Amino acid sequence: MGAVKTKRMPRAVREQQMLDAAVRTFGRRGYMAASMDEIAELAGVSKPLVYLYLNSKESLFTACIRREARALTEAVRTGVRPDLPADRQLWDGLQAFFAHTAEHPDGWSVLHLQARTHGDPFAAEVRAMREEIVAFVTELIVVAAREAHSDPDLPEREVAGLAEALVGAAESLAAWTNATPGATARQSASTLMNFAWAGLSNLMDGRPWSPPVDEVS
Amino acid sequence: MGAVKTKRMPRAVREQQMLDAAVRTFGRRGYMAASMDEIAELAGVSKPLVYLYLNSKESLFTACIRREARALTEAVRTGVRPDLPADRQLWDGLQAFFAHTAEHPDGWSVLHLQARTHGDPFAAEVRAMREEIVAFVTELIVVAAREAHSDPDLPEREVAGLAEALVGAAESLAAWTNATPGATARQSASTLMNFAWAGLSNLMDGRPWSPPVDEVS
Amino acid sequence: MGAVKTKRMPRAVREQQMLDAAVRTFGRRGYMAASMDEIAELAGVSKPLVYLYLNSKESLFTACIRREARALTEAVRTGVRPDLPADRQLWDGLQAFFAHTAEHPDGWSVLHLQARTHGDPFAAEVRAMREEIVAFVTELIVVAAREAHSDPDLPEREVAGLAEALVGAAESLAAWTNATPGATARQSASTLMNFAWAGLSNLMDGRPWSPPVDEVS
Amino acid sequence: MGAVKTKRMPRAVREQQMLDAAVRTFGRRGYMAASMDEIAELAGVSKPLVYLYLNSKESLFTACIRREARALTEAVRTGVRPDLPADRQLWDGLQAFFAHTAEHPDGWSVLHLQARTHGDPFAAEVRAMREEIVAFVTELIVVAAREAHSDPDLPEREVAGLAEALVGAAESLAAWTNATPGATARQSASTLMNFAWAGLSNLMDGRPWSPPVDEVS
DNA sequence: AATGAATGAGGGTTCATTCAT
DNA sequence: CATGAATGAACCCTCATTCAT
Repeated sequence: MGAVKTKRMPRAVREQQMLDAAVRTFGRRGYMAASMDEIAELAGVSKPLVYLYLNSKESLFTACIRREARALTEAVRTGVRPDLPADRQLWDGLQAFFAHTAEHPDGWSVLHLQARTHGDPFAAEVRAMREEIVAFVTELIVVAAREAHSDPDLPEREVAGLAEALVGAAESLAAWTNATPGATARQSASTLMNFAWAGLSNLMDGRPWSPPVDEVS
Repeated sequence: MGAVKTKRMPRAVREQQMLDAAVRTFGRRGYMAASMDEIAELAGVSKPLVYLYLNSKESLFTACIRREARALTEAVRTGVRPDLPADRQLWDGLQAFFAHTAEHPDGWSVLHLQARTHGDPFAAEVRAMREEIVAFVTELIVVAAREAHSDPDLPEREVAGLAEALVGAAESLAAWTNATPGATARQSASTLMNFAWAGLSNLMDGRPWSPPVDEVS
Repeated sequence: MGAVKTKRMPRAVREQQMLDAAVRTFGRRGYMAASMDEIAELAGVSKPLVYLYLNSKESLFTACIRREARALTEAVRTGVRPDLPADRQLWDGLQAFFAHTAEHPDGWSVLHLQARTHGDPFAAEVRAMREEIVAFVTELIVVAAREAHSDPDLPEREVAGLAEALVGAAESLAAWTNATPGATARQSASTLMNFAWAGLSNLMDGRPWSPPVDEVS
Repeated sequence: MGAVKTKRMPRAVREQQMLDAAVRTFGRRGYMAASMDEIAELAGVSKPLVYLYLNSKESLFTACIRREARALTEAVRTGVRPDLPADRQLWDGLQAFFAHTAEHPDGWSVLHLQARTHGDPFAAEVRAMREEIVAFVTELIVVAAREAHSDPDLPEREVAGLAEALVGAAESLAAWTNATPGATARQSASTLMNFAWAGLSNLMDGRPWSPPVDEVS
């Protein structure tokens, strides 16, 4: 188990191996329960090397958070085409989000569970990423409202709350999707679009939101 | 700071003081980072007494989880009148939920953040509570659909996903409410009802869900 | 398990109950591993009462040693009639010894194992008892030599060593007797008499020591 | 006091230092009363290093037992030449035994006192060594009987008891030798040979066992 | 570029012992 | 006569971190 012990690798590669090991360990054990010993062993290097490259446990954890946060936002950003209509953008973004979290459960655990349970150096890092996503969703809602010639009165605080709720629902569904056998990223995205876009009353009246037909990938 | 150091209290009282201190400490520091020393000091007792009454860190944490879970479900149950229509029940339940989590942020942290971050003795405890709540919400959705003479069927798995999303959104909004100055339990409940019940499309068409007028308190 | 919880007993009785519990616990767990909690519970009293009557763990252990030492020497003394010939006295004494240790394994463990493994307050106590027994055996050897019109030259130090060896063999056989199913006190006494009195060379020449026929009990 | 504080030693050396310190501490204080702190200090290292190399108190104690048991049996084995007559082998073995135990009193305490006082991981270890020795002595008695054209049979159980008694006597004399000023290994061996081989009756008749004349050292 | 050797500090747990009633 | 309530001190063990090579 752990990376094959190859000697003399360039620094960048070694660092990635260490981060891989760290994300996996932090994701499964939690920040405090993860030991530098275990991470070093899993990475196939000696502990001093980990310190040489990544300075401290705190700094290593921060590096993990940053790498995983960037990977997640990038995945979502890549999944969305800003020239399409708002609901389509949301739909694509959600699919990308669910797909990425399903493929990187340890990274998702680091971001969603572990980083938030400890004080501010870490929580702040995740908050930043989250705010970026919430801002994106907020903008989507505003644009959608404009496109729909909506009455002008979704007050700002209300929109913020809506975005927050939507993101929270997504996060929760991500965990649920990973834990429920047979639940797929696409299904979860669909459920959430129905919930968010159409709302329960529409759903119950038989007017669900329907996914666009001309998908790309 | 900490409880006033009063000597010779009956066991039941001391136990509550200890649980108070433990919930606060676990909620803020996390399970692993919290030290029994700190908890004992905050409770105003010596460490051996904590062990005498609560046996171990694990068992103490479990006791915290159980107490807080019971308090939360009780608060929600008390807020809801089962003879009222489904949307009114949901509205009342959400208000109770947001109010309780706002008043007990440490307890909420224990349940929502800390207990889930660590292995199965603890996570299972919370899962049980959460499943109870999800079941309640699921039932509400089913009843609402029936009341609305809905097209026969929201398929079962879909309903489960919706309930999951709604609960997740609520959990997320609870944190947001606590963290956002000026956000109140009532507002958050309102936002979430709009989001869940009416959906974004209705909202944007100027058809929000509107809270019932004949409130009690 | 443990003594029946009867209230208000005279001090002497309570003390014996405590010593019983202590001997059993010390004998099985060892001095350090035995906890005052366990002893008090087994005695059916509260811990402060144990301290009130017996002052401290050390003093309690000492009391155990003394009581068991006295019981053992008394048992041996009672088994021996000083007017009989030396070999008969030894034979009777050994039988009494093996019988007593077999009937009080915890007490024997306290004396033979536990008390010796810890520093001098305790070891000294046992040493005193042991020296009494060794002196008795030494005297027996001297008397026997005189009765046999022996050459006068068993030097004193030699006799001391012989007595020591005999007592050591007996102690060792006591443990062996308790641990070996089917081994009885009488057999062990017989084996040891053969060994000590006749010696291996006599045994091998078919001249064992033979037990007296006219036993009392 | 304690080893000179030399830094950076190879692991094998440090391990021996630790075992030395542990044997000394366990031998004098007993298993439970010995603290890892004391052992580490006596070894001239920090506690974590002891744990790094020897894993736990239990495992450290076991390592001590094994090392001392091996050293003792090796010493006896080395002292005996299997081509010599049985009584000579016994004589040589006893001398080696008394010499070794006198030179390693702490090791002997670990084996004879401490290890037996605590439960089965440890006691079993010593039992194994002891059984090896008892088997050796048993064989010696059987061979001696054959050499002496003994009446056909000392029954098997009887021989077992005799060997047990002889070994027990030796163990007991070992302690006595260490504790009695002026008692030497050679004298104790001689006393025990007389006792065991000739028996008291022969001794008292002036027919002691006499040590062989052509000794090596 | 990499590591074997080593430690200060702290955490969970238990125990003998004592008040105050 | 008897005890529920409480603690100071110590012990085993682990961890993040560094030095010398």
